[in-house]
Amino acid sequence: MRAEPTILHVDLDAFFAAVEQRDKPSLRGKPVVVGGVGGRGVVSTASYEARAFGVHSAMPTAEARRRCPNAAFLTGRFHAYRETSRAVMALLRGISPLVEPLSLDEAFVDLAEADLPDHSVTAVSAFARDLKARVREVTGGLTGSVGVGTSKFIAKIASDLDKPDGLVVVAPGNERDLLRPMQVTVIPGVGPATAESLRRIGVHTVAELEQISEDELVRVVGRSHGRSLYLLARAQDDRPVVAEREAKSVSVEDTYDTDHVDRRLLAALLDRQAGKVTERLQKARLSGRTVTVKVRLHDFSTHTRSATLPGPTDDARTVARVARSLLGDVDTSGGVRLLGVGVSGLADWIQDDLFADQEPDETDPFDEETETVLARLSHRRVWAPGMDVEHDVHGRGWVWGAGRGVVTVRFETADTPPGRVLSLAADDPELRPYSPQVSEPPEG
DNA sequence: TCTGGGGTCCTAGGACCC
DNA sequence: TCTGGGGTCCTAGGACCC
Repeated sequence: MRAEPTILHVDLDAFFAAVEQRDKPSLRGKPVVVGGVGGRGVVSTASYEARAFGVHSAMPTAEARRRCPNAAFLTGRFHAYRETSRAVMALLRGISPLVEPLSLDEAFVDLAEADLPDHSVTAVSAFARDLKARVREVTGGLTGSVGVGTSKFIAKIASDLDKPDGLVVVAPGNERDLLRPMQVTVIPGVGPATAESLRRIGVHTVAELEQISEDELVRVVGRSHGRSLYLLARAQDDRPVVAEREAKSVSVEDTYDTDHVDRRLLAALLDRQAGKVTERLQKARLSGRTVTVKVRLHDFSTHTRSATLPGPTDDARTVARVARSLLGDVDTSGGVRLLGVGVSGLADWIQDDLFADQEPDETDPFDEETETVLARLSHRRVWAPGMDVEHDVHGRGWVWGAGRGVVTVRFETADTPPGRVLSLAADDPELRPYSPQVSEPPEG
């Protein structure tokens, strides 16, 4: 917790719905609901006009239609949201180099790095008022709610106090008095399950939470969560604003209007998802070692199966093959409601450290004297034509590991001597046994 | 009223190594 | 021969957030 209110939180009001109302004047002043419009859709964002009818996010769209039949029901136009979000984030980064986006419509800004005369409540309030006006300008009329405080926790709570179009600066020293009468559910991280656990020990408000010892909280909600609740109840929060956070996983999932049983259909759907995931990996220049399949059955029970490859991949056929094999471990006979594919364990795709660690002082397998090395790895030499175009390797590699219908190959690369480790489907047509007569790498 | 899609973080158990 | 503790990696599930 800082001595001065230098952490600012911005939250754009009913963001998706507000963008729709901005772009379609006929929707202004009317209830708008953005979300899934299919039979199993849920509400993403409801405009304030729709909220007056009791519509809110995460509500099934069918229920929203019942409550507010006259609303406009729209599927999201994420391109427009992303573009508007970019404009806001750019504005924020002009204010301070330390901006931490939490989603398309929310961010923390570290005002300690901004150009302010001083950090008094008066100065910070004037600054925030000006910021809100600029948000309106760069978004073409959207409003945002702003909270400022001595920590992320307080700034976030503050932005929620006066929505929409709000502005609240919490003066240093007032944090605990502000929190005490509030329900514990205002604390980020306290959802339905934690709230129920706390209710069972007689805790409903932050004031009551303050009375519980750290040991007791750890016993009730677990080590990590318990400790952080103990601190947050006392408004103690030292988390810094972090500008750059690297992605840890990439995934795609779809809920179907009706449950699917046909295994060939499921396999085909999985293939398509593998294609989408790897396309996104490749665009981000990422690859990952762990493939996860997610299955939600007819009874809404959710199951995941994952497999970690010897090396990272960004290859659609490989991900598809592993995913299909993982799906085989789940009993889908009752019907599948949702299917998903994800890749995690993401790596920068040059794997020099991995190789250095696992083969400390081995003979270079590209030497003349490599027979034993290749035999120990097993295996068989391979040549993968085309890989050089795709992945910037020479196109010759050798087997590093195998399993689940996947072989992991280490390729020689032009720029980095240790080479790149890449996992490919065993039946990938690009992957052929090495034979000097027919498949010498096309080297110039 | 039957419950999205994109993520993050945590927990717990087992394998394996030192 | 018996016992062990710590660290790391992997897997499955769950809570939570927007």
